[in-house]
Amino acid sequence: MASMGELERTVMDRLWAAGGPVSAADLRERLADRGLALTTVHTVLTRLESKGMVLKDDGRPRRFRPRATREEHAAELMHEVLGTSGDRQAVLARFVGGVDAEEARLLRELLAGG
Amino acid sequence: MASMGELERTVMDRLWAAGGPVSAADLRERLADRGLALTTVHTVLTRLESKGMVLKDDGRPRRFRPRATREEHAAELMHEVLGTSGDRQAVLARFVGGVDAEEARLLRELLAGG
DNA sequence: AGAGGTTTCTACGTCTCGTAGAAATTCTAC
DNA sequence: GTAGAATTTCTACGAGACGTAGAAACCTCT
Repeated sequence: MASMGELERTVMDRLWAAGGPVSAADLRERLADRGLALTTVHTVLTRLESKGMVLKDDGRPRRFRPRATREEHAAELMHEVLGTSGDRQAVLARFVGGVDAEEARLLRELLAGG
Repeated sequence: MASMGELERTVMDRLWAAGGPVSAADLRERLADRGLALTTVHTVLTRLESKGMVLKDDGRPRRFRPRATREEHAAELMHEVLGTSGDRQAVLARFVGGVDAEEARLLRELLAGG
């Protein structure tokens, strides 16, 4: 289920915020507040890559980007969670019981065309 | 977000399967396949307790039970995930895009009375 | 009070993660 | 094409989580 550490999560955030492929050096600047060494950024990117969270191209310097958008990723995670519990329908029932009115309306719309 | 190790997850599974409060010794038997020491079971239960996953009563011997049902827990997790991503509506859209026809029908029903 | 079960305390090995130096590799500017 | 700069990979270490459990303290029942 590919969990992430705190820095890893931050890096994903910045990658998502970047809106396009970025080099390690580039990303390092987007994390300037943390004053990290470039190799640290590299290590984290490499780990995220082996977790399947980021992809890197083969240009030089390499450019990294998230495998999925932030929203895709969240939705995938939600499906994973849904899958871990035997009774999917019961989980769905609880889940929709917890969405607010606005979101319920949105969901109805999204489900209408089927 | 209270992540769990592999044994911790297994223990939660057995607690959920138990359908009621169980003592550590009792639980140990439900995990007989792993041949764990009683203290090990205790340690895990204590850790799960501090993560807020299980509750223990004050009888003697103590009886442990999950704080939430498996389904409640999964639904809560889904809400947490939903919350981690700025654009909740976008996540919901992706999410419902991934449910199968049967589940979509169920969701429509669940949302109908609103 | 003693025996036996229960609960807490302490600990250790392994793994992940934050962090980064050292080494190897690849450019770039002469 | 070679030296210096930038990039990438390799290696490592400390902290914390987790699996695991012995030792010690604590109840409880006879």
